[in-house]
Amino acid sequence: MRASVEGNEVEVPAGATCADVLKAALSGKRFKAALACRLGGELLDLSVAWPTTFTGSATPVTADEPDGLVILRHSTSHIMAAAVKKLFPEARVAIGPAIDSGFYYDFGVARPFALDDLPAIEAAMRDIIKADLPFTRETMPKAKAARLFREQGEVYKAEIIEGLEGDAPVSLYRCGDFLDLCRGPHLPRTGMAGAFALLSVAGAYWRGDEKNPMLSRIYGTAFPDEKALKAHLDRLEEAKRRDHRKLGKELDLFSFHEDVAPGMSFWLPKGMLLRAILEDFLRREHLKRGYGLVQGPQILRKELWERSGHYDHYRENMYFTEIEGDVHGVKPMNCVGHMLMYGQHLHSYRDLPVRMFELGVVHRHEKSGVLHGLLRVRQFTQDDAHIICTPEQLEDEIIKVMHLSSDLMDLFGFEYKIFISTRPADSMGTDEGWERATNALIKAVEKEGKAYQINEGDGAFYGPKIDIKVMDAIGREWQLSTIQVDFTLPEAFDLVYVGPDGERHQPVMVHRAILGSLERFIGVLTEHYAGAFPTWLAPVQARILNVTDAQEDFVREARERLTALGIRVEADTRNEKLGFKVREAQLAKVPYILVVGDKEVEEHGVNVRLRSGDNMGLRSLEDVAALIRADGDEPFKRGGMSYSFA
RNA sequence: GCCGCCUUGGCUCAGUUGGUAGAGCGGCUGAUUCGUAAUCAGCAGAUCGUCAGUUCAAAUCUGACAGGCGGCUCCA
Repeated sequence: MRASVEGNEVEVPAGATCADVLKAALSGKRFKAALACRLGGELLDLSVAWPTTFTGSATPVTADEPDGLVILRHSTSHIMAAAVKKLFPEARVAIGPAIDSGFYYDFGVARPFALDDLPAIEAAMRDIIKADLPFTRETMPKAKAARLFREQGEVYKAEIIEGLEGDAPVSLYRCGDFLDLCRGPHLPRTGMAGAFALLSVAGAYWRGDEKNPMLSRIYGTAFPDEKALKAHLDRLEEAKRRDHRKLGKELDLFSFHEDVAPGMSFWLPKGMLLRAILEDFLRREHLKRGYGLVQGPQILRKELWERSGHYDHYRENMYFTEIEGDVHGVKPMNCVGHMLMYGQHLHSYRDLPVRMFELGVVHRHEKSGVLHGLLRVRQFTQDDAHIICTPEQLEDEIIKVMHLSSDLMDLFGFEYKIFISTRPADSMGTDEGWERATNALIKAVEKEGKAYQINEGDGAFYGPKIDIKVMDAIGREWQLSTIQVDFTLPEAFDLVYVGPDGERHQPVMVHRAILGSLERFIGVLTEHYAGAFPTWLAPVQARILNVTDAQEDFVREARERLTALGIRVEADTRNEKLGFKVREAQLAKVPYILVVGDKEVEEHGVNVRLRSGDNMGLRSLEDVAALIRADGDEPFKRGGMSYSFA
């Protein structure tokens, strides 16, 4: 029979395997690198028979491409499971997929794995790799496979098989003594595994449901070679170095006092200054875009939360307090306040859209185990806004919000992904309302030509949403922007506008936050910049250092002068050697280090050293101020926005 | 909330098989006045997360609780 690989036609005997075909068509070296075979969109094991029905041209899959890396990691995960079964025969295997950063495998065990168990498992894995065992594929009718696993006590595998749709036989992979249910494909032999490392252990619910038993998960990673593995481990180290919790402490940005206020941040002067600059910028940007600034109260009576639906759908996450026998709820969201403010007047269609912006402080009682520095807290400030508009204006308003979001993400240099979340099980409103709202979101995103993914059932209880997620230093995704359409709350609060026909109509509401919360945003931003904030955001833009006590008076004078010129500057006149003070300023990531010795005093200037280590020589105070101001304005020129220093 | 690990001076961490605590950095004091990533010396500072228990004796062992870290579920 004839087969084609990368355009090369070859003649192979009938019944040939994919390996036979690749071997006939490729150079020896290239064939040796092949982990699997790609036919159209399908990946096949090298050991399976070449499908005679395939008419296209196949390609080999190698470890240096994404599909190959997935196979490598998936097989490494199976090798780990084989090692675990060897060392802990009573362990029950669940699932073991490849993930973005490596792989994991979940096991049902009486005693969960600890970090101390990993070296022995790694050693057993090395033995299996050294033995160069083949991964052999076999298929079996579903019922037989389920029975087989059940007899072996592998309840999780049996449950997976029994839950599979259709009657197609299932594929099993054997590696030494270890037999596992798996769709494949796998490496031909364990000897082809690359460099790997087991990294951590964790608990994980069976099938991700907290009602199910907790399994013991081992995380690991694998790469084609030691060099790539080391690069990955180095990246993890670098991520630890830029962890915002560590940098926040080192740079004196914020603190936590876990014993008295778990999940709530304290903003120190430097962090608060950075935050105030951001807040100031946000307020101006919203005013420019037609938003009104508003602010509502922190606690509101329970009746209001019952009316909004929060009492039914969000009570678990709310804080309550009783005042003179009346139960009050601390606001977990700002929307109800905004709706009351809208209802203060009877609005004409000519007034719409009404856009209300609030840096709203909200409290949500998050479970203790989920708190994480500034990225997941119980009290946070949203850059929240509600847009109340006519149904006809909805799409245009969503697009405007998306523009604001992309302008801001670009300004900070964030990569992001868009998700659209649909109706959850626990929700309010009608199917029609949900469909209309969801379609409006999809239409707006498509009109903007942005790629998106659908998150089924992940919407808020009152409406569907667009979520925008950015990556942090370790590649974790964090949700920042959210744009939510709401047809239900305007109804619950009897919001109306008078149309051109003189009749009252119900408006549509958009909830949105762009940075999400200032806490999370500053956390992500700190890691993003590794603490070296751009000049416009840096709480301290310049630090003046004297060489000896003789220049102390001039340093004071220079600091006052630069402050008057609008520069955020501080002085370090401690009796320390210059090298020591430069080092400290450098570690504090101050963008401009201004050194003053006798020469500078004489010339009435400062010697300018940049954060990069470059030296710009002696400059006048006016020049330095102009330089720093221009540097601070730079990102806005690129982003087409503007923000001038106060 | 669930699983695992952790909790020692302001910070980072040592503390061997249980015999009531150490270092570096930081702070303070003094000396030094020294041009671009760490000057030297001295001093102060911890009832070892909290509460019980075992023991002649607990930072070290046991339990409960509170926090933290890595995940899971959840989420801006």
